[in-house]
Amino acid sequence: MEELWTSDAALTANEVRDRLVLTDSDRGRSPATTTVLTVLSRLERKGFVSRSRDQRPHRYRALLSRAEHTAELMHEVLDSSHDRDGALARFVGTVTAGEAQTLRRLLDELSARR
Amino acid sequence: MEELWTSDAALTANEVRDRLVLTDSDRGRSPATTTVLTVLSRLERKGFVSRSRDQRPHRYRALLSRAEHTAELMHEVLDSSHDRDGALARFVGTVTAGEAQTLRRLLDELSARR
DNA sequence: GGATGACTTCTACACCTCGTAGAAGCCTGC
DNA sequence: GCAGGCTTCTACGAGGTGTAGAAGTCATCC
Repeated sequence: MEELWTSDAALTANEVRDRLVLTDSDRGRSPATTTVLTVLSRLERKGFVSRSRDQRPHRYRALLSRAEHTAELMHEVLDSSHDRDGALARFVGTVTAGEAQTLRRLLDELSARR
Repeated sequence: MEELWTSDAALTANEVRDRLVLTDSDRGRSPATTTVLTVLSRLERKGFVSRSRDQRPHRYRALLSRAEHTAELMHEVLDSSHDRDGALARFVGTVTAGEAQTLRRLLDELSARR
């Protein structure tokens, strides 16, 4: 659904639809424009997307980048846990070596910044 | 739904129901036993729960602890990201100081173990 | 050896989200 | 003032979830 936002920013419904044609796995199919609009409206209601109503073909923009959204979701999951540290431990414990390294680097940058 | 597994392990449907009475936010209410059984069956179908059919009151046991389940979910979210490192970066960037410390410790333990 | 009661399965309903889109309404430029 | 593009309204089906009654199964006790 939100795969719409692999694209970058500020599109009209029709532009989104056109991109979907190229992206979709089953070639040749593209959803109706109204479908896209419905989805965009629902995303707006949920606060994932903003729209500028002043211009006539309304322009939609993702409020969070894909990565931010993912991070947000991870936090939500973690928050639902009641045992954050335990969950974090399990998480780190099942991370690949490469990711462990990435995490370490990120933590270093973080502490440097603070 | 799975809040059933705040409890520890290997319960019968009736035991689960009894615990729910005590845990639930709206006191006094308890679901019917059949409700619990339905939920447990569905959880079993989805592989979240195992059941021993040999004893007559079947006993149900969580396959993953709460923390493990959370970690699993976090990995799923991360896997859906297409930009794991970017998502990880955002995640770490929005973590509390305490959690950053926890993460660091966990990573140290991890590398010590490997 | 059949009745009894506990336990389980089957079936169902209501409600939600999501993907999809037709029908109808709105608005702006010609 | 209206044609055509854009948006909103409404709707349907599929799938998940919370809830539970009805019906089936099974061990046990008399």
